[in-house]
Amino acid sequence: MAKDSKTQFAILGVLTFGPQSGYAIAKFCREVVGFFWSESFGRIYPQLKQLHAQGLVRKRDQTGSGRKKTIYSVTAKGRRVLEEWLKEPTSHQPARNETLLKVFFGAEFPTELSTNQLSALVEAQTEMLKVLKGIEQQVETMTEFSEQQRLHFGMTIRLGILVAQARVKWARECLAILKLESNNGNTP
Amino acid sequence: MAKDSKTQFAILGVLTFGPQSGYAIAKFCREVVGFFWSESFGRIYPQLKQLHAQGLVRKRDQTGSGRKKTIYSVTAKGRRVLEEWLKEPTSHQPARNETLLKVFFGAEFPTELSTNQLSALVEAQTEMLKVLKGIEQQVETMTEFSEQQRLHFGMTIRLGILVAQARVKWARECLAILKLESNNGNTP
DNA sequence: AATTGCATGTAAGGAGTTACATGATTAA
DNA sequence: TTAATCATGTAACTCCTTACATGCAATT
Repeated sequence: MAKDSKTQFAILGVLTFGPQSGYAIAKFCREVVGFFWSESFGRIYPQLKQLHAQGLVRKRDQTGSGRKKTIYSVTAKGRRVLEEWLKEPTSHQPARNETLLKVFFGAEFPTELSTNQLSALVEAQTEMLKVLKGIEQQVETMTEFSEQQRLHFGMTIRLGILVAQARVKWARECLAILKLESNNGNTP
Repeated sequence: MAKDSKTQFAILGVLTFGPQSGYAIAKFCREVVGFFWSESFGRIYPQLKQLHAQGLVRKRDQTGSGRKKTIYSVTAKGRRVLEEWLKEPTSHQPARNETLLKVFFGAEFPTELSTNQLSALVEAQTEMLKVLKGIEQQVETMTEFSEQQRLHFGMTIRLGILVAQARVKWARECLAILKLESNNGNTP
């Protein structure tokens, strides 16, 4: 079980930022690393159980005032396991890109189909860019994180920005090329 | 069945480039669109069966000289289904990025762990860049494809190049920042 | 009083990879 | 002759999302 899944490492990693409940781990994934990582409840809770059985996390029931919940923290063993993973080479297998597939097959159909997809991409990535730049500005003020954590968080945001910019640049280039094409080809 | 899977469209799309056997479809996926899409035998053969049952592809047994095989081609109905999909909006949900996760969690560990990951990324993406630029140069000579097909194929390669360049630029930026950090921080 | 958010889990099902199984043809 | 490639499929298994189920606490 869990031969290739990275969920265990995602959980251990989030817990190095501080003890958390399962619910808070999911929230952290969604709100902080959501633009490059996702984890669902359906994986987090069973995985926490397993991590506990392996001695990689510690459980503490919080029964005082407010809601009762189980707070997890990473053990020394858990930290070592996470560190081993951080040392491992990462496979850079390209992910499936649905837009590229559509643009590729667009060769056999009216140009409009491709330009619509490209325009939608420009719009979506421009919006994404706005969001990421907003976060980038706010990183310095996130005092819930340490200096190091802010630095590393900022770096991840930065890649998001550069890639989004590359996509926008690409889509505009393609739109320009396809516009030329249709002007030349459709009225002989 | 097949509620979210794009395999059916990938197959239909490849078949618009010409009639093919299931094996040849897999080969096409691997060799032509492999850097942004993947399909395995385990999905292609069952999906072809289903596409045939739906009347989206046509079967023709080739029993003449050479190996016997089944050649599939896309029907008019199949073309319409593919076109509908090309018109549909594409969700731009960011994929999981393992390197970013490692760099993010690297905040809690020796800087070396992050720099190793970043260096490996530079290396891998530089290599990828070399491959893609090679393909880009060859696109014009691929006479097995039409003018339009070469144009659209070239566009997909172009995004690969721009994104790989963005990643290399990013990783170098990060390496420079982390080098400064360790020079300032480790010897007070 | 009602809604939103916190909190924890399970179950079902889809998507996809990999391994297995089989065999023919072709090139080295 | 032996390895590689062509060719077709199935089975097992993992990963992951989504839906379901439940209930309390805080906010409006």
